[in-house]
Amino acid sequence: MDDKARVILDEKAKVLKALGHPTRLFIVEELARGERCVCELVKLVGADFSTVSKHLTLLKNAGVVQDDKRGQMVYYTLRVPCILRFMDCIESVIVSGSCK
Amino acid sequence: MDDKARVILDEKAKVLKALGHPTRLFIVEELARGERCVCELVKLVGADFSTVSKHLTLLKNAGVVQDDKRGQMVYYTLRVPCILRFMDCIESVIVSGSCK
DNA sequence: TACATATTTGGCAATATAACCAAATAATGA
DNA sequence: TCATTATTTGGTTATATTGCCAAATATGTA
Repeated sequence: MDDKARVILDEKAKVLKALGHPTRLFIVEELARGERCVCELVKLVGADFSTVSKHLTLLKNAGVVQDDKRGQMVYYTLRVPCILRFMDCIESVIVSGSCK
Repeated sequence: MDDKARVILDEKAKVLKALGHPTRLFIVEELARGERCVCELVKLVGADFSTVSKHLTLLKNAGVVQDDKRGQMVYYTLRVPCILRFMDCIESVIVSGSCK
């Protein structure tokens, strides 16, 4: 494997790893319904403000979400909606273990 | 969130987490080309036999691959090919940050 | 049986993650 | 300016992950 392929592999793994945590996956699925400020996500997740903020930073660094500060609030949106189409496949893994 | 939704969320995160490691992602992409025995994967990955074996066990527990022992060799196959279609999307995250 | 090969398992050390609290920063309104 | 709200950052601790080595297990062959 050459350097370039290695970098791409690492980047892809980074995205998947970012999605591979229940709280972060929950956030992504919630953002699929529209933009949310951090305070809304904190309420929904039920964890500390700092915890949610760090999860969002990680998702942002992986390229999954983007933020937009308006006033005192920071709104997050899903940057790559195609990720959601993946979820049907992932669910098929846990339900039947097979997919088309 | 109710109990059932929580379990599903955890399971989905588990699958994504399993894919979220460069070596395991490499293995998955290699298995996409056909079944491979552990020894072949060891050569390709370039890590210890035990290391590769543990990655495979983790992928199996997540439901991503399945194994088939024939003689002394254990052959692994991808259980959910739809995962591969996801990769285009993941690549679009790292390239442009957007996808259809 | 003895030996070689393929694989898994157990154990350990290094590193990475996750969650909380407290403090820092930034924007708003009195 | 001062206080309040929203968010991030730093620090700490507990837990989880990763990778290697050595040992155990299983199968095939002489």
